[in-house]
Amino acid sequence: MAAYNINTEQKILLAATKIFSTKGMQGARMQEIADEAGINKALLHYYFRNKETLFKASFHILAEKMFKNIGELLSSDLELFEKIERFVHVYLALINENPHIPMFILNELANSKEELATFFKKMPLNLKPFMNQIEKAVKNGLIRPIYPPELLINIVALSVFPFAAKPIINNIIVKNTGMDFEKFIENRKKTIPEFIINAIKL
Amino acid sequence: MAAYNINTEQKILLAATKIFSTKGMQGARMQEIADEAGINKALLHYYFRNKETLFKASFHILAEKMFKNIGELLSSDLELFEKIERFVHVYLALINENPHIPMFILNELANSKEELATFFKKMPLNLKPFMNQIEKAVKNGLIRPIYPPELLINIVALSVFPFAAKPIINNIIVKNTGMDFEKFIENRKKTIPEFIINAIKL
DNA sequence: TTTAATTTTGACCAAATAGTTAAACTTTTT
DNA sequence: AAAAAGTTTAACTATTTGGTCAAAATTAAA
Repeated sequence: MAAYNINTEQKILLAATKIFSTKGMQGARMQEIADEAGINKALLHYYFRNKETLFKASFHILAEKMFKNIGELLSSDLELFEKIERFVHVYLALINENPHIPMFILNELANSKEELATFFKKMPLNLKPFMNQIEKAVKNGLIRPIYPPELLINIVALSVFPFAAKPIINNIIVKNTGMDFEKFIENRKKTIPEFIINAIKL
Repeated sequence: MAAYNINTEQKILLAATKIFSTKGMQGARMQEIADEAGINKALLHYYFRNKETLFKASFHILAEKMFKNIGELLSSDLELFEKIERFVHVYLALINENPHIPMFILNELANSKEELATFFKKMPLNLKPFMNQIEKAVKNGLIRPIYPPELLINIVALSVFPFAAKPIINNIIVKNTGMDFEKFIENRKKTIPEFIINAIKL
């Protein structure tokens, strides 16, 4: 018996993540995924029973790409301000490589209550250490009082939102200056941490 | 001849905006919109030639809802810090009433280059006065140096992102405290302006 | 009241698209 | 080399779904 052809499966998943992340579950076409993978459509159903199965596999791959390592960095024993700098830098670089993934995840998560449950159970993203670090920094008088989850959400919001709103932002920054989006994001690796640290430091 | 039945058209648009804003162009079904409006599917095509026409009408209604009045507030002669406070307050209340619209707009905008052009031409959203106000505040030593579009983007990011990421945020804040989303947003009407003003004030 | 125009509907059509099948091809096992 | 197992394909099917049509119902005009 032949070894299960892992190469074809990888080709399919690569194609599927690409198509799903740009067009979403509803917008994606099985035929387009097959074409992208350079195979027959029937082969898609040979490896993945149906569209939903393929979608879920793709979703998990993409979600993992976005949340993997993040937990480790946030749980590290770096000093708070440096951790924020590092986090923004790493996160912006990561999203820059995969600019469609955040919107895709937010989007699909908004339409599937069950998916969410399994998703978070499988994702080993422990935020407690970071929350504790923030709480401690408040108590030690290092930063202003802030609800720890809110600080994390602000950090992520400032990092992710520009990619979600890229068409609008492009319009605004091109209209107001000659800067392009790439340059804008590159700048933000510095300006976001500055903005945040100024906002919280005493 | 009978007067053009404006009531039915309104029923259709109300149903269409509801379905489109929650499911997107691809996910929405003409039949579902017809059901929501309590009419026959053929009547949809009697009032709106096809799905695209109905979608564009819905998109414009929703986009207008989000961008109307915003320009006026940003162009008013309010003092900068108070303007930020007001803007966040008004914007959070607005999105809270229509929590699906921002994601919907960002989403559809990301998939239609042409739509964007017509959209911004029709939308009378002049940001120049607000940009000038920020630039002036920097020159007068009221706030730290900041690229004006970036400040606006930060304000919007902090306001909009939590709604886009509601499923994740709900999970985080419920896990870390007993707070619910409504309460979280209510708090943010205060904490976002504080955060921003602390970030920029000298 | 009769006629004409407009609005609404049920039934139908055509295109798109997810999914199936049987056969051909390839690789592994004996 | 032959048989068996696994992989890939072309052609086909079933279903979903946007869109049409002719007739019925309703409203306005004569």
